[in-house]
Amino acid sequence: MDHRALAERLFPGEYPPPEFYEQKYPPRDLPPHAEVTRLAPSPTGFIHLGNLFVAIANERIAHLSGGVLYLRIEDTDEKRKVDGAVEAVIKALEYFDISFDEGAEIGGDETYAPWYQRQRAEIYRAFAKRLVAQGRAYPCFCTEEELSALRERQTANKEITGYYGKYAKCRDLSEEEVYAKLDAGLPYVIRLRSEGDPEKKRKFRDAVKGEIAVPENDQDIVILKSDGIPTYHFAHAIDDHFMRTTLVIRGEEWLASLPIHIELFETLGFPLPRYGHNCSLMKQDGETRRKLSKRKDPELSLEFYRKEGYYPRAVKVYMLTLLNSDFEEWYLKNPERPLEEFSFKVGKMSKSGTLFDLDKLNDISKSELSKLTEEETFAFLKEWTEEFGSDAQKGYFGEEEKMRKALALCMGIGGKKRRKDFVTASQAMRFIEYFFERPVRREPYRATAACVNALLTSFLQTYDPADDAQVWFAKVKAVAAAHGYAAEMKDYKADPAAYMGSVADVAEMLRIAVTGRANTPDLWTIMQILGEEEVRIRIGEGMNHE
RNA sequence: GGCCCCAUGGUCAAGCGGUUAAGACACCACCCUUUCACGGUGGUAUCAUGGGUUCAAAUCCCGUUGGGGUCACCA
Repeated sequence: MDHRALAERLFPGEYPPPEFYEQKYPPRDLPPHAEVTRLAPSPTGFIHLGNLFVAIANERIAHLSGGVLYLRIEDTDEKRKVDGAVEAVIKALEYFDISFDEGAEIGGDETYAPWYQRQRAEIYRAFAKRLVAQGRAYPCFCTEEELSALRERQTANKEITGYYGKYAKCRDLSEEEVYAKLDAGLPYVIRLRSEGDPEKKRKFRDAVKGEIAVPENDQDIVILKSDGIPTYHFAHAIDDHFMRTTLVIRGEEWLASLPIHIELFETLGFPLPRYGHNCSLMKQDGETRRKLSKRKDPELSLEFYRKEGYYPRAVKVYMLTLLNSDFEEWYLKNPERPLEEFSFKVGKMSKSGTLFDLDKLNDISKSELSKLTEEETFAFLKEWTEEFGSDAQKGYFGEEEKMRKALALCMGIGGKKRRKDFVTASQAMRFIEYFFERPVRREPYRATAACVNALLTSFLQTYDPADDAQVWFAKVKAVAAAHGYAAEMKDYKADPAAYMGSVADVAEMLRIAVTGRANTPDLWTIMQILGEEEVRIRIGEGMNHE
């Protein structure tokens, strides 16, 4: 077989030699230990937590080392392309404060452009041609039907599936056969002629897993599809080489294709980048755990966190605690320091699959929210409401003065102690509802209607909005005492049987009457914010509840 | 099923041959308190298993078991 002639037939015309590309995409001029990392999503428009997880690691590694993080779009699969997906990815990551130094739709140093794989077709073809000329790649005319029949046969025989060794029919086609099929205009793909032996294992140093055993590849994988577009594997080798990636941090699910990548880099004559395979995010599903799934788990979608109104930093902090085991301790000690100051280390990344724990995220979210200033809180909630809130909620911001007072109270802003009731913006907005709307439904009173009415009536008789908090509470105690409730908790605890209940129960009734809820922040302040008229109306409504 | 990866409480985990086996989340109890939240104090709970190596093993080695990933003209 004349490989050169075949290459010429398959890829007619002049293609630049490898040296051309080596010069066109020269090694990057960066400090000695700077890492070049990347994110290489396919433009499906769906960006998920796993992407963010890996993105944060890549971003930290690049920027902490004085290197570069770039965005490359793996748009080699036409079927998966969605309009606006790239912008969506950039926007979603921006929300979590991940910024790229260069890449698709971002620009930056144009030396390594373009960042869309479809625009790099010439490079892939140049190297595919070269591989064919070297006899390291060949055209394969097998149809999808033949391939799936082969797979079925292999499965039935309990053999390893795939296109390899004796099953690689087209690898040994005679020159006549090849040209006959070509002349007949049959569609074909270009496959790698693998020289590996999976019985041979080699030791490989993974940046996160440590030393691992990798078998050699023996699959004659497709490198160019029948439409002339490269497969992921081929594009990966060429792009990461010429974009001068130094460290590929990617999900663990890629570990299985590492043998292919190793063979590809080697036959192309490229040095291998370093790899770090990051554990996947798992979810408990009944008895077992599994990878978070797009279909079953809404919390996989980044959009979920925006819709719920998680404070972005909280998600990032949580990801960081999962990513680097010593982050949490550092953060506890340095709650005010910028996250960028934490010295993120690839070696500290976890080897085992991590169960995604919403409880933990929620806890972090509460405390992140509690660190915001009044302005930040207000701005965050307003922004969230404008995008995701109900019309009623949008209206709350029309009464800005009240809104600020309500927030100050409910979140403890300005007080000595911040409250940590809220996980998300949506929760916070729902909670402050009673400042703006009268309760339609009330939590049940824990007393008879007659009792409640009598107590509320007494309260109304003594209620004076001019009272300060102490006087106000003294009056509540007096009302309590007048109806057989203990005015002092100590008295009540000493002898519960002697009373109808305690002042706490009376306060609860008032609280339910005014807000509809049994649990709220300081009631006196709420009444001050609502104003006398509103308080009287609500208590009135609260009385005739049965 | 073949191959690869992984294995410390319910969860995330520290640990790197000698520790009373950290810490955080969750949970429970108590304290603070007019409710809730916050905060404080205390508590329950972990080295999957069997063999080695060693004076000494959560830590090193092998097997077993369990879990996960992957086996496309998808990435």
